[in-house]
Amino acid sequence: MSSRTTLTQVAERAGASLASTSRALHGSGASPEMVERVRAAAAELGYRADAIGRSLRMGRTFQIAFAVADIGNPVYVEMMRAIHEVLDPEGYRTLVMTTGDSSTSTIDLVRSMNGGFVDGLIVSPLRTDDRLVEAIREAPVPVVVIGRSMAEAGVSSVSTDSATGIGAAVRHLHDLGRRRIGFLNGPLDTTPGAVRQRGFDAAAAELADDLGGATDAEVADDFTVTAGVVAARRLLARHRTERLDAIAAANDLLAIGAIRAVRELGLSVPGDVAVTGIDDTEIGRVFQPSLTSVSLGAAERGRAAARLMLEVAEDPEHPARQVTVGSSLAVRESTDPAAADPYFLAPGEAAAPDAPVSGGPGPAGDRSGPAPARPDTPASRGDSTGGGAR
Amino acid sequence: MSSRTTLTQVAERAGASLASTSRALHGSGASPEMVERVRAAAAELGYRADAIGRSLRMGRTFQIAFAVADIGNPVYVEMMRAIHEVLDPEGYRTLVMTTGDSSTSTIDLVRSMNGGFVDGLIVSPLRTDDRLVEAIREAPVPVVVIGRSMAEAGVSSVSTDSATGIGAAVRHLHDLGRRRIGFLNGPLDTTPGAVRQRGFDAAAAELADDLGGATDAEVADDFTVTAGVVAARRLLARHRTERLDAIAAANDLLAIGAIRAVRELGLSVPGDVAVTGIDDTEIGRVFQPSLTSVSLGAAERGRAAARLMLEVAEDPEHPARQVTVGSSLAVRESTDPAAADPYFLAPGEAAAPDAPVSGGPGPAGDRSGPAPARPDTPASRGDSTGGGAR
DNA sequence: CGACAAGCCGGAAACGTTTCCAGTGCAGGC
DNA sequence: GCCTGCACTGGAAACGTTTCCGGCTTGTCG
Repeated sequence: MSSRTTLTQVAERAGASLASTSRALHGSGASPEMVERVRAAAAELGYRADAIGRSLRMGRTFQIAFAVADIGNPVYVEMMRAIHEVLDPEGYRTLVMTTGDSSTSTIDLVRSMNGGFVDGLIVSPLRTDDRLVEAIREAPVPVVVIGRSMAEAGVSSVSTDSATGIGAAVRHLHDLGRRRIGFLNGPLDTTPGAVRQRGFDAAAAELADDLGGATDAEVADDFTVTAGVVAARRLLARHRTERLDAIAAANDLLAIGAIRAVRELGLSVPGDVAVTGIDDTEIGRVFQPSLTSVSLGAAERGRAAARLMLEVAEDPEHPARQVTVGSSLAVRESTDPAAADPYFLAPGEAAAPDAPVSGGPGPAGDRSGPAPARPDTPASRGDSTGGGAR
Repeated sequence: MSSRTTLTQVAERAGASLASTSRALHGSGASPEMVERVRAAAAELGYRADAIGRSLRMGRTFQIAFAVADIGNPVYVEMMRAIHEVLDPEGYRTLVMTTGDSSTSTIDLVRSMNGGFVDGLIVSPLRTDDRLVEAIREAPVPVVVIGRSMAEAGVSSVSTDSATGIGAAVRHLHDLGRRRIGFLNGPLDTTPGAVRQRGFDAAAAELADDLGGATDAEVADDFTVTAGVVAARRLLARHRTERLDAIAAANDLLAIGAIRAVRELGLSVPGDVAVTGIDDTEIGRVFQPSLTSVSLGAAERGRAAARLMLEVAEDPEHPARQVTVGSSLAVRESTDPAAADPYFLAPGEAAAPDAPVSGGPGPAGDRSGPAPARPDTPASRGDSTGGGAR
């Protein structure tokens, strides 16, 4: 709790000027001898540069904000981790902010950026309108948008082709012989909701001959499990006579809701009704039945966004870029009961795919052998074309 | 992207001095007329005070760090949300930091606090040793510890009685007639691991007559699902002749791993083996079977920690306090197949217990009725029995 | 009518850092 | 021997804000 040591004190102790001391510690152009002297003094006093003073002078805070509607969704947690992993080694701290799910509250957040406490903003807006685009365009700090191309606004962005992604899910269901496919979507006025609806419609049209128009969509109030249960009940109730044999959900959380609703009717997944999700989240992998899901590369999107951010944060003149991350389908038990679950393959070999944290101590010695076929994160490496199915 | 407007510019525009301008905007002692004039100028220029300049002058950053071993665990996400909800209205931003799971990396993090970019630190260390306690004690900013009383170090802390908590789980299993109860713990050198082991041992001793010593414990490498599966396999394998009829896990994630391992053997949950978890996380509530779990009041702990932090952040002289949050058992399907799941009660009445984010728009009108027995956060109220931990 | 207080304002200092600029000392080249 | 250039150093300014302090005006009370 003792008050912090300042550079001036180090300078005094080292018998050097403030300027030289600063140079010796962080800059260049100091004699080796001076560096040595100052280092010693600094160590002795336990000096650590004050982030605020430095920020004021340099005009940079080394903080990046990541703003998201609801951190409760595991997909955002995964993004956050990935962002942190890229930013941290570069000396940036990551701030998590909550936008709320309306467009106006997101606008407020973007505007608050001119508080200047942050060098950049990575935002994944749920709902986007012109006013938000405008606010982003004239934000006083660089912005990177996840989820929707911002080319026209001259802002860097990372997007996925979730429309095609859901197409893969529908084709997969079709390949399995399912013909009465329902779509469980989130609110249509959200960016993902709208895009995924288009994707489903396109896929349904493409397969219209086989499906005979037997497709139906239902919209949940929210991209959450509870909203999913409620909406899935409605969806299923509409097809009581000729039962649906598959539900494609716009989200892993909705998918889990759907599974629950299916089971309430005494039906089985995937026996009676096959279910697919989107996002390939941890919760879906762990659920029983494990969830067949379209990976939109959450971690990869996070990493890409963080890298784009570094580009513009380090060099304001750097032109905006648009990055697209591929999608891929991970087939699991919720559509194919026989799908081997890479998560829990061989007894004793369950190295967590996402290597939670630093290795650390603890009895991990038994992993020393030639770890066989570590279950790679489904869509992690060279599969961004989303082949995979079947 | 235009460069930001400064207070000096506002002052010029308003034809007032820098001092008066500052007072008019944020301080007191300015004439109403002056306030009006300055306000107008500020609005005209879209002025917003620079956080850095202010921080430097005031010696406060209005940022609080929340540090945690692994943000992948949903219980930490819940805490984070709760902390944010308390801090945000008070004008503080929340930074999420990752400690890694070793004690030394946590020490590094605590030491980094004298970078001065933050007014306080809320930390939930996984492993704690004397050096960490020492580092926390002499941190240059106030620290609040979640998970372990820090009374002796003169540091505020929030803890739960997880030892009793697990006792409740064991007694619950016993009440259900289960007699061969296994304990699936996380690493014993972690704080929760050690405490929960003691709790289980005590409960087992208490019921020893009935259980006839038929208790066994197994330790997972980690508090994760995958580690849980592996360890649960070992645990179950040890009791092949006389099968376990219940597993109490130290964690919801471990419990889910246990369920998976049980089912691998062709056994059912809870029919053959009942399973309980700890933390009462969203993932456990949503899982099928939904997970009977001991709530340690994650949200409440987060809120309490945030409030303690506000106390000391606003007044450095404020004495350290210890708060204890109660625990409670939520019985669900993983022990009692008939347990009504409040999460998905009546069709159309699925109000999520934790009201994810701001109400926002959307058709939520059907929630207007006398919301039926909203599953209140188990141990939310009478908690601040903050008298020192014995 | 004078003295005093209260209310308000502006100048200036301060927070801790980096960096520009001028100055010093020294070596080397002519 | 003198000048040029290099390597390094220290003084001072600057980043944007809040706040202390002294001074001015105005109002009130004696």
